[in-house]
Amino acid sequence: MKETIPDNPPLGLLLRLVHQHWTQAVDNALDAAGFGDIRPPHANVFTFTPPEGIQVSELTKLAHVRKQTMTQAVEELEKLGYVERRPDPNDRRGRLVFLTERGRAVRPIASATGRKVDERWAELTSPEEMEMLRQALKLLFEKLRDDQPAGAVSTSRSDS
Amino acid sequence: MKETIPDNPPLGLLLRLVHQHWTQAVDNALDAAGFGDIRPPHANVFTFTPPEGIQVSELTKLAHVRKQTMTQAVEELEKLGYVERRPDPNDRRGRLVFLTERGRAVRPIASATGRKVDERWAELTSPEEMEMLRQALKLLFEKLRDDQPAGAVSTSRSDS
DNA sequence: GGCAGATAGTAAGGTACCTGTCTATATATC
DNA sequence: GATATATAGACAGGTACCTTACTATCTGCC
Repeated sequence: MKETIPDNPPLGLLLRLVHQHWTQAVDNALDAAGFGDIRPPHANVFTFTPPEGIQVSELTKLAHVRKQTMTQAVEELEKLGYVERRPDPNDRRGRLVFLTERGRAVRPIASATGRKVDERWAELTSPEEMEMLRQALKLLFEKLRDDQPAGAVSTSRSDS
Repeated sequence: MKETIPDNPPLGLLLRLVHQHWTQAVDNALDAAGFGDIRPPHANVFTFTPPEGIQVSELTKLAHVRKQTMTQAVEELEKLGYVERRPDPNDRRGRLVFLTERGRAVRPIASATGRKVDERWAELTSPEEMEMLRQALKLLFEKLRDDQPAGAVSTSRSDS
């Protein structure tokens, strides 16, 4: 028996379930591409690290996660040999993240996983449907961002 | 400067950000109602526990979380005095969760927080927009549920 | 030149999910 | 009635986010 959801489910529930599917799909895509050691949070690093290097702080802004989260992803990728960090010549507080040769080889695959999932989902529904969904979410996010007292994002999850 | 998102952001990013807003809003609503000790995952328990009691396993199906997650929520609410557990007279493996008197008093507020957030979001955009979003997510979820080899939900998160 | 406030990164700690494994009980089948 | 399988719950452990607090350095202003 399939798991059912109520006729008028709370949005939080739907957002959580669909998001879980997304991350699972990204993870599967990475595994299928032969990169079992790259986990979803790492993908952002590949996606956003330019040839000239980038600070972790910049990466956090692009990926919309906190410093701690991004720092950990970078550290793990450093251990795995995909990136390296060097002092930022222009800012002695900072360090720049670079892709290693190995990292550059992986980059196209890692940064494409998201697009792959997008495409798969568009097949399941329709490109128009997905575009509508994306636009609706984007609009809502922008309204929320302008509405709330900004900042203050908790860690809690629920749906009721 | 407002946090910006790319023109064509990965869906995973949008899903995560909007979901974060949702849970934050639920948390705020509970605090505002004077129930700072009730955290978002608890709301499901209030929403789904009927007068005749219910097993944790049933709650997990309704809320779509794993046993461990729901068990923890129930244990916390038990410590706080909102619910109690008694042996299930019809199944010696199980225990039934009941709302205490205190729990029954809170129930309407706790289970309404989700609806409150829905309404607020409908004000920010429009009721039609929110309904469209809900339907799009629901449709997508159903397609995904029927598509995938079912089960296998990982814990990873990412957006690229 | 000196100082206030912003920013890069680190450290320590918490939450809401997830997984797999195990025991006891229930249920369905032969 | 015995046996295989499914289910309820407990236990141990992991992940991806989050928070606040701290140091070092940079930047803008007097």
